[in-house]
Amino acid sequence: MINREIADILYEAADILELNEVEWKPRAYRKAARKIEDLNEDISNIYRDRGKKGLEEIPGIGSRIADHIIEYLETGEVGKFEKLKEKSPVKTGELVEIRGLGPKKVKKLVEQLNIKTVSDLREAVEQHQIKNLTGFGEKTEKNILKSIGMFEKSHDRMQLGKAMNLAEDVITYMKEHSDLEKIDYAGSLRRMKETIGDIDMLVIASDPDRTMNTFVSMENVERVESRGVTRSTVILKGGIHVDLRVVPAESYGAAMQYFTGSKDHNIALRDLAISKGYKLSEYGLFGKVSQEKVEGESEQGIYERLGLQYIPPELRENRGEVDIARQNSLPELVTLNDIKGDLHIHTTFSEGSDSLEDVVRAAEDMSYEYIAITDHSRSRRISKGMEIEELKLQWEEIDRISGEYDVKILKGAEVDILKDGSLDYPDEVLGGLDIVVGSVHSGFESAKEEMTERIVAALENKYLNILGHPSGRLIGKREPYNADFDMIFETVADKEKILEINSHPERLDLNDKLILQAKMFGVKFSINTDSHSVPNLDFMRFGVGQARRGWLTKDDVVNTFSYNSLKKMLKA
DNA sequence: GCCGTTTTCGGCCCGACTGTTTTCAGTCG
Repeated sequence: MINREIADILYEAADILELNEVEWKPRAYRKAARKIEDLNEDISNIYRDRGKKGLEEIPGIGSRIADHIIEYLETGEVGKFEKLKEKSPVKTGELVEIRGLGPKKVKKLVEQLNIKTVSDLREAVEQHQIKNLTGFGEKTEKNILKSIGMFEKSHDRMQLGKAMNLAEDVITYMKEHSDLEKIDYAGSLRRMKETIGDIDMLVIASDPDRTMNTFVSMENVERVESRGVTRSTVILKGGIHVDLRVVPAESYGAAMQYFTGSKDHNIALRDLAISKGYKLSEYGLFGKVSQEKVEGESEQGIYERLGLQYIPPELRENRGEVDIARQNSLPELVTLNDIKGDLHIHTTFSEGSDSLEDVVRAAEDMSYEYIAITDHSRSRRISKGMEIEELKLQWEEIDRISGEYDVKILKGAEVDILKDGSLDYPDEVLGGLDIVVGSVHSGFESAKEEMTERIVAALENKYLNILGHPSGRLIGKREPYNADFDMIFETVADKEKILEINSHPERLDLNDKLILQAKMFGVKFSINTDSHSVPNLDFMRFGVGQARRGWLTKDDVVNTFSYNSLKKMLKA
């Protein structure tokens, strides 16, 4: 989608301007970029239908930025920004992604040590060059080294949400421009892994040659790595590899199985095939002696022939799923359809960008039975956390519109868990809420014992219902808190609290492994989006994906319950 | 560069934290 490209250009321009100590403009650009990211509609359609006026109606976009967008839509670049990039001494994008480095420090590094890339930076750190610069020191050097490690680890992979958008754009494009019988994504994307390396796609095509032409000439292709009749690889703008394979219909199931992986799962499956006198490949399941194909068209059929229950892609990590499928005892995993509501949503009352009523309307469109409005509590000034009076105004607003919609609205809040483990509103206020999500938003570097005690103390508060983003990690940016998660999960079970599975693509917290670990304690979960805008409500599917990777069933997840059962549970 | 029933000019989320300093700059959320 072109929205993504334009947002990225504005972010980049903001970074460069900030380096040059231009004031306020960077903020304006970023605000506009954020709005464009959150748009429901393709921005080129807005321009086509309503012209410059339409663009200017988007908050944060005025006459100048609208002009830049129009220039980009018409020519594919923005002259002003191109010049800016030329004049800028440094590829900022990379360096400002390093945690601990902002524009000021980057500027110093560029000017004094001629550091332009992360690998330059690594070299300088290893030679202890930077600790001597004013403003830097021993600890900064150590922290930067740690951040470089995280950057490098995550850099060649992208977040699930971004990969999914790209894959779906490719599918839409290919369906529109080529005569296809079938097209699907496979690989780690189909397994809903939290980060994705390459995107793998399979098609059945009547005219493979034409299909490949369409694929390699898509508008967002930056480079064609290889172009064949059965397989092509392109690199999209932004550096993402997409692989397309043309597969005959009679092998489609086998190919989907093979290319979905994981590698370890496939090895386990091939072993099983051999033990049953078969050979399994991406072309099908063959009799070892007869060499005859016994299955290939259907993925389901392959599992059946091997004497297995169908194993959903999210479970294919060789974590015991093959044995359990053989015993016919795989859990019936929770699905997106089971979800009856979203219990962590922000609105304009705090840092959300859509109004309470817009959110409610969207939830109604999604046929949710209920939602919880959970804006930030007062300590969180940066996110416009609500003072008690504002919270009460929100309650009035909820009461006012409740009658007008079918969806039930729970009065909630995302309440900070303060340093000492207490919650950010007094009990009498918490008592007036239908649901309380408690989250840690500060002091991420605390020692293990301190963090564990803080969270356990919060869980002992009778008004807390859900522990929000329980590990606090940000994918590729921040490690989980140092805490004793066994003890936390045990307390959650003991106090009958709920663990959140935060669906935001940069969090996915709890992750699959911690979900599995927590499930052992018999706890309940809630899959929430932590939405900051209406389009964010769609993140739900990523959270459901992680829940499935953690082997959860409908019964494990409280927001599959009916409104009445949920209410009963929250009161108890 | 954007925005306005507190403004068409003068504001723009701002407090906590860290590590550097020796009273504060830079970064984060």
